[in-house]
Amino acid sequence: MPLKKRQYDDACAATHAIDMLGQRWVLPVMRELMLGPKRFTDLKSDLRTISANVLTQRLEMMEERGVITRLRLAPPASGQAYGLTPWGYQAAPIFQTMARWGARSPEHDPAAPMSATSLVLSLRSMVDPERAAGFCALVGLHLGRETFTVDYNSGAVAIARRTLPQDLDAVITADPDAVAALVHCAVPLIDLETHGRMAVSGDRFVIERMATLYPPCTRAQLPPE
Amino acid sequence: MPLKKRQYDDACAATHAIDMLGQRWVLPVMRELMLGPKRFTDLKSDLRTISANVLTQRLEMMEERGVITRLRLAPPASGQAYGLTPWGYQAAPIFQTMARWGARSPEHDPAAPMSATSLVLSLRSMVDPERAAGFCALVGLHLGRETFTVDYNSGAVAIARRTLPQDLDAVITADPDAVAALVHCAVPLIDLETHGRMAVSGDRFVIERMATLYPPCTRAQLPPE
DNA sequence: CGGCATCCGGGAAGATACTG
DNA sequence: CAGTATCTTCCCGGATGCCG
Repeated sequence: MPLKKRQYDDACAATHAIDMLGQRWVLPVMRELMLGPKRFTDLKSDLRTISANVLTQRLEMMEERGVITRLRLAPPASGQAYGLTPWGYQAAPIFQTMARWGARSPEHDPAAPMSATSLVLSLRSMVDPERAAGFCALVGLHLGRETFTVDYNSGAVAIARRTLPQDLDAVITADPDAVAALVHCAVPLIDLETHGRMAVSGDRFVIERMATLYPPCTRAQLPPE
Repeated sequence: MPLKKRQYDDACAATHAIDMLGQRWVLPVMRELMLGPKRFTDLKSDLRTISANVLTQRLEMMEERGVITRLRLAPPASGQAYGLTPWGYQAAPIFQTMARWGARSPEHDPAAPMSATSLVLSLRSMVDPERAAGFCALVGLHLGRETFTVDYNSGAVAIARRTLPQDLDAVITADPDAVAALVHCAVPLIDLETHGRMAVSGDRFVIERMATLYPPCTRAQLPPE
């Protein structure tokens, strides 16, 4: 009957946003779509531990709410895909502020596994503009089945999921975890290479420099017991 | 026993943040503490529909995670209170970006009831810096049992929960909903006064000007069916 | 008053299997 | 590939009662 939805439903816009984003799997789905539309199966495999029924239900609800929209894929690809609406894309600053806050959590583990998309997004959201002020380079990333570009331009960072162009300064081939180890956990590039976790082509110094643009983890201190 | 916690537990800092903030009532509790510590009973009455056992459990968990801390109240007030930790206060930009995004939701209703704290926070997070560029004024708010100050200074907005000082330019006495109607829903001041929903003292023009600093609601369009 | 412990009902999330 | 259907488990919220 009343169909209680367990939402706050008050006029506070922030709690309303959490009504939209706080339900299980909504935020990870939006994250995976931040760099462009994906198909059901790709979403399911990128999220790894979501079950098909929950994904189905969540996509329906997010479409109702206007966060995502169903797209017909242009031939040659068949079938359909899901993409963010303009309003959905406008949630990007939320990811930025949440990532910067969440990285300071005492319980956050930057060495846990992560998806390709979340790694690439972190390259934009976690950069220290001061350290990147004088750095300009176009870097390619080869992460599993997908490729991305990261364009550093005097403090600004532009990211994209696309086929790699010709004019790259350097290319990294690795798992997302290895790139995270390089930039977020200060693991030396040479160590990753000797363990076979990463391969670099092009200007090697660009990658060394890129690894210095991200602040080391400074977790908030828990008060003594 | 595995004790599954229904968290994402991945390295993506944004999803880790939602692990911390997305659980029911966590965000509203943080919101209510953003302008200073409160006691259990005040929290419970400000949140209105939370039950005591859930509030107890949530406060425990938030303390474990380092978001809030238990405080002994200085005499003459007796007992204890709960306040945000430094890391907890650092979540303020999350509220800002979520509020600006949530206000554009097709389902957001700015006329719903809201707490005094969330109204005052919205005066900071929703201001349009361009419109407020040339505006400097110190406004007092009398909302129920609490008083606040709002300090407009050339686009910046500083808010505080405190006893009202002497050098105010104007004072509003009203319910939070009435102030929201004034600034967020473009209800004319005179209408609120004639209906007895608001009383203004001091420089009346300051309040009229203040009402123009906030953009009208522009909701994201839902795609046609 | 200011919490904490326990039981209960309903609903949301997870696992698995299956279908067009 | 793109979802359904079913079953189980877990979490939320309400009520009640206890304790300082």
